[in-house]
Amino acid sequence: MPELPEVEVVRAGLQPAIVGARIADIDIYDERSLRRHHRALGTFVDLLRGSRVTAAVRRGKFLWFPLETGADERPRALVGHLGMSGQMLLREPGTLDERTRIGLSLEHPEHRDLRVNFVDQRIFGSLAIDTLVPTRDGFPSGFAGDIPPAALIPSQVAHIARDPLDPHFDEPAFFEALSRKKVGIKRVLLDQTVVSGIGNIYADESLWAARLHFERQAAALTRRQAAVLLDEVRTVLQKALAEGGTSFDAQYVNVNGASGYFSHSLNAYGQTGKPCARCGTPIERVSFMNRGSHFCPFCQKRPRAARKPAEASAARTADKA
DNA sequence: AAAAGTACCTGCGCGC
DNA sequence: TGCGCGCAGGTACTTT
Repeated sequence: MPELPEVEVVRAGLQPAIVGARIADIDIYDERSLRRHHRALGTFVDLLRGSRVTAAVRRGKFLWFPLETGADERPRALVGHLGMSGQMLLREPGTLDERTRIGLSLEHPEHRDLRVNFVDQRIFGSLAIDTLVPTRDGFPSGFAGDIPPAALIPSQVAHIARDPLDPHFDEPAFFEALSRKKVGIKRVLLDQTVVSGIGNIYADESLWAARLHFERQAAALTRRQAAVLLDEVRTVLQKALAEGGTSFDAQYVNVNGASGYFSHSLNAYGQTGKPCARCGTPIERVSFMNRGSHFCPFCQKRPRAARKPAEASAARTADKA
């Protein structure tokens, strides 16, 4: 369940079950899901077994669960990323789902015991134990529900920018970054070191809403256009979150295995050939960055500056004729 | 040093 | 029916 709204649905679903719980046991079914765990600290199982979880935090598409540690220990957390196909499923103890890569057995002092199954078809996701380091800006590290988390972030997440729904999202830095980038605006929206949480679906949806072609050079946007785009990004993320995220199939589900409803609200992503909701022109799909980009060729005109040289010169010839 | 390419994986649906 | 191909919501590392 990859982008910000889907990851937040998972975080919110896990929080009541996992915060305060002790991780009594760990089952590793596929070592590849620990790719991002660095063994220098110790083994994943040794570091995690017996630990108590103190919070459920998210920044962009990364999740982490700070662990209670002794005063003489470096603070650490269980870090998770869902990749393209990861799921965190809350189950009764002893339950094993198809393609479970890692299973966690939880004991909670107030609730009943539970099982968290990390399920991942493609294994681009991962779990790891990582040390927590101070945030660069000194503010709480991400979103953790009602209570802001400590100003500590897993070292492997430290380079990820705040997401646009974060109260400490640095807008001036975002506009500054846009003004320096000579690449297409969609590349910048997908660059998690500039702004986090946006993936292919919400990039296409935000650009459709802002009427911008994905190859518009980021630096060429006016400040006004950039501000409108950021506004549309926030609107689409919030709306998707309110609808429980986007699901096309059983692959993208919340902690109980249920789907979100935002796929009914999509205007561009996956709408190839369907009429644009604004003007009726059929939505087109083209390959960009080795993935699909969906857009309305009438509302989102490709700017001249972004045309390839051969194409631009052909267009000039055509203009003269 | 920004920008582009490549690697990491499994499984589904499609056309032949 | 079987088989190869393209496609899928992401990140990080390497190369240019």
